Amino acid sequence: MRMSDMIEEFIKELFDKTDYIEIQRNDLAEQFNCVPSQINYVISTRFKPAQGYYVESKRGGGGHITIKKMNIKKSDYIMHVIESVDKEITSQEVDIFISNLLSYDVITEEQAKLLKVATSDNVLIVPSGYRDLLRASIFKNMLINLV
Amino acid sequence: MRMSDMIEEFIKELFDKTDYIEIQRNDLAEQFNCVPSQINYVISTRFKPAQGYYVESKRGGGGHITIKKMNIKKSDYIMHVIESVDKEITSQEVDIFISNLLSYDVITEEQAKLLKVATSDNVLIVPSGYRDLLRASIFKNMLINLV
DNA sequence: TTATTAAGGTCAAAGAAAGTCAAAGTCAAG
DNA sequence: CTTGACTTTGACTTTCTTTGACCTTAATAA
Repeated sequence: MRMSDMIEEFIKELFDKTDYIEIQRNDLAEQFNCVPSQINYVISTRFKPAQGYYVESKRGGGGHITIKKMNIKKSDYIMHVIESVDKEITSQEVDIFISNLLSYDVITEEQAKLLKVATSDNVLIVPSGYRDLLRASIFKNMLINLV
Repeated sequence: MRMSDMIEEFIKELFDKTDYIEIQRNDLAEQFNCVPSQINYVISTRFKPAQGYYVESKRGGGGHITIKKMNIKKSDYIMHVIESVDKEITSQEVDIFISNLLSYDVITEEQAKLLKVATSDNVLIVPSGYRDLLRASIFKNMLINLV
């Protein structure tokens, strides 16, 4: 399993009881035996504001990173996702949206599967120039149907 | 015996206990002493949706390929539909399939909606030459996931 | 107040997979 | 012996992750 995935998992577990956590970058990096900037990588790819997390940090002595998980109503959340999807979207970004929608219980496992399949690279057999555009179209339109 | 056949056999053996396997392209290639792209060849010729497999992958460090085997017993009807869909399919044809699937209670209303949206002309914004090909790909792959 | 130390941030390069595509090879059917 | 379908190969591309050097900000000790 990737280091990034383990760190992501670890952080998600911190959200078990609360929706507000505080971490120390260097400590966490040491704990996982990686460079501190790896933590930034994980946060920026897995805890993006657009995916329902709000991140703040403070430097200097006693500095820290706080991540807040936002709780929104399902339909709001879906609309929010639809709005934050640009004209184009990559497969990875869709995956992140889908796993967030799932973890907020906004969609079911099965719906997630359908969304994923219909937007996966292997399925979208068009010249790569069109793919992300197409994916955005399919993704948003399917989501609208779930509101 | 052909290399491709051996690799195919090997992969099929991995499905012995589970219906979900994960492989590393480079490792497998090394194991069989072939170029990595040979693995892609085997997968794309022997583990197609029409054969009841769903394939996903991730690149980059720790990347991998996962192949899911569909439980065919569960719904021969869906497989039948998948098999009868050609390389290309029009929107009207999809609609007919969907309403048949619905009337036989093979899929739910909601699944029908998602299928319909993901395969509709308005959503598939690609040059019309690709559209029916693409639609067939999306339709079949989504169906595989409902088996 | 200033210097020092203790955080966290940024960005680009290197690394690690997987994907693509087309050329070359094989082999059976006609 | 030619043709066409299927295979094998490898050069090149794309995507994602890891790492490290250098930068900025805040608290605190002098």
